[in-house]
Amino acid sequence: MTGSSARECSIANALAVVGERWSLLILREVLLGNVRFDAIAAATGGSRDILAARLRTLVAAGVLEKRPYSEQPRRHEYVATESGQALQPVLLGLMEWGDRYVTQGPPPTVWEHSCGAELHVAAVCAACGSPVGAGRSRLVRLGGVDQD
Amino acid sequence: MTGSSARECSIANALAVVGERWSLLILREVLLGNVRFDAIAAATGGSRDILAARLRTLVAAGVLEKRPYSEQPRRHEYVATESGQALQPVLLGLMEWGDRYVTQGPPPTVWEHSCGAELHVAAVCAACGSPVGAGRSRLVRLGGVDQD
DNA sequence: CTGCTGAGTTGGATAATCCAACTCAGTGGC
DNA sequence: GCCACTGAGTTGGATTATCCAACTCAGCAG
Repeated sequence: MTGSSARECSIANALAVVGERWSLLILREVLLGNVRFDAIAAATGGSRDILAARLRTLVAAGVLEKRPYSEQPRRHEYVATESGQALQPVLLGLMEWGDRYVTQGPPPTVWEHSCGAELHVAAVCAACGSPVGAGRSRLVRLGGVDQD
Repeated sequence: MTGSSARECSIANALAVVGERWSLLILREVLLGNVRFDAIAAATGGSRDILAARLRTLVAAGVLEKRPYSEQPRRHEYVATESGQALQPVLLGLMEWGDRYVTQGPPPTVWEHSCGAELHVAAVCAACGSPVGAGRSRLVRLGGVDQD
């Protein structure tokens, strides 16, 4: 948060919540159903101290919820709130991009959509349903920092 | 890259390239047309040394391209490659999520789609065009780390 | 000769991350 | 009762990364 004169922007705001290292990988695991601390630690490869810190901030930000699944012994699991579930398209978009431009070889993870096809996400305009992409949109209002 | 037993995954691979602080904000500015170093520094609010480092890694990763726009004096600009442009849906997804769950008040940045409507992105299945979301997809193959 | 712009570097302080080992509470085995 | 084990973290110390202001260097502009 260097924050004095930077552009006011929901991308930056979003990244302030989920943009730190491990946050999105934690969310990936939670959405995959890996909801216990040790499972998250094993699957992400992150060290336990920062994972604990991230889980705290994600819970505080309302992205995850910490739910006890047993008293005596006290045990909890982390589940995605509505806000956390709403990040699934972002994760799938990153996966799609990673599959295409980063990962060597075939995609390590493959999903099937309810329609039966192998899942690949596309970003479309919510109003008309046609693709969103370079040259298909125009800036109406831009937050902070005057621009050309 | 703690990397020994973590899940093999294109989300993690993608984040290894664009998941560090400032990377996606740099890309935001470049896609907005803010392609000069000083402009990026001003609009993101990041310090010049890490921005220089990030620009180097983004160029090395093929997300941005460093192009001279003048010799004598030597000046360059950064432009998004195809790979960089392919990240636009991810940025718009983050913006959408930030607008809804993080930013207080009205969205600071507003786009208009070529169809005339205010732009809101939706993630859909590329094959059938219907929404992607909770419960609408099934795991076919999962990289690394055995799971329930 | 001095100052300005663009595109970064450099140095030093501060903060975040990594890693292994440790804690603590409750169970299960013997 | 004693030992080991599981789940969910903490703690300490070393290593990196980030922040910030100030500096460089080249080519003009006055």
